[in-house]
Amino acid sequence: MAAAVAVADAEGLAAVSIRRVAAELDARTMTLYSYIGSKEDLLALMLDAVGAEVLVHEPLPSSWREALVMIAWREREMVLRHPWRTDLISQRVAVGPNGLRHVEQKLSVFDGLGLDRLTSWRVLAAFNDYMTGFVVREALERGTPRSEGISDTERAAVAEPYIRELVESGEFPRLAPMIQEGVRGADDNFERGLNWVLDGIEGSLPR
Amino acid sequence: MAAAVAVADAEGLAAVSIRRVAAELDARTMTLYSYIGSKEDLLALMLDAVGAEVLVHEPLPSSWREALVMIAWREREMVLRHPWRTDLISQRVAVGPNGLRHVEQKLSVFDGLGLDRLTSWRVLAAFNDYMTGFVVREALERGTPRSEGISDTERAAVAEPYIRELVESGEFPRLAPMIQEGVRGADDNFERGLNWVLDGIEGSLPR
DNA sequence: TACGAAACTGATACGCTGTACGATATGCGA
DNA sequence: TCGCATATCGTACAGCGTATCAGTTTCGTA
Repeated sequence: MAAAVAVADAEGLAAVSIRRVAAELDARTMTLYSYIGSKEDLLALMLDAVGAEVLVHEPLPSSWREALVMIAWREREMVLRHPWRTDLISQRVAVGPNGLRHVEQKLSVFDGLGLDRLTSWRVLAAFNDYMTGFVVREALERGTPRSEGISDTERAAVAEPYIRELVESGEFPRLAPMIQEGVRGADDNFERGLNWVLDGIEGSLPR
Repeated sequence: MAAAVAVADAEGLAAVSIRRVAAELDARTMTLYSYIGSKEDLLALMLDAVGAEVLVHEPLPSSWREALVMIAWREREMVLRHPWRTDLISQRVAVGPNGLRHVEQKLSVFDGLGLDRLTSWRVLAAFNDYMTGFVVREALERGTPRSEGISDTERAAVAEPYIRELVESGEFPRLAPMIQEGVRGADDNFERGLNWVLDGIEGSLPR
């Protein structure tokens, strides 16, 4: 599992094949199947391993909002360390013990707020959905590590005439300038969006 | 492209192989390569095809909020028609003309609000991120069509002892009852979360 | 109408994937 | 030391994307 995570971190999830991971361990291919039932199992193990990294061990802030912000940053940082995590988000992979602990920890944030179960669930879902969307987009924009050996400058070179055409077509007066100048400050964008979501939630809470 | 979309709709994205799509068209495998450069191209075409479905052709509501809600519903409905869309969200697939038009349409919603470009971009990003997260989760919960022939009842049967163990372990006092009883009303959950996001945004807008 | 070029179709093959199967090697309890 | 469970391994199969090249059909122009 650690070997698989290492490969994924270094070369992306696509590089994680049974043969490759076995080679990394100086074992023959089929040897892995003594320990896992299928590749799906391996992916589930990888997911649970990195899931452990987002668990908060120190006491959470008593404010539900501060606690969620803390968890949010840990989640995002974990995904930045393991960008392949986002490739598995849309896949049905078994949730392991650390995944469950993580959900439970999030739910614990609402203790004492007097929320009914449906509302707790919805708050959690909205929070998770924003997080999912953000980290997926961020991972996409940063690009997978060593993605087909195409460097950023090469990519930009390919994109350039495409962008010029876009600007000159005049069909996208609002979009074109944004693409042209780019948007900086991922950290700020993350916080801004997160705060909008939390503001919205906070406004609907009983006080 | 239409053949590929049909296969994906019916059997999931995994069923879309060059050989399979060719067979669907009564053509030999390599024939497809007269029209597309690679499978990636085919996926980009599929994406742009369904992207056309979310474009709003009638005039958008003048209220930015109502306009975004309208677009949000169209996006979600499109994904429900083509759940494989979520499998491509974390993949670097080329954006086609319809994708660009869609972004431009979203940006047009902010016309006249006097937002600077950075703020417009952030509002759009937050909206998109929530949408992405929601539809990915919803598609996951609904399951891919014909996913390995495992029916819902079978799945529930497999999950049952797992859930019982979860409840009895006592380690997940908050999560366990939620899994046990489930949470209904995807439409309501969608609107609730969307409104939280929009509330948060609205609160920060100049008035 | 004839012809050259372009577009299309097709068979075959290569290297990759996950994994089923069966044979061998290893280590441990009796 | 024996017997057996466990671990390891080689081989093989079906599927994938697609490179190559040869054969065929279609079409624009002279």
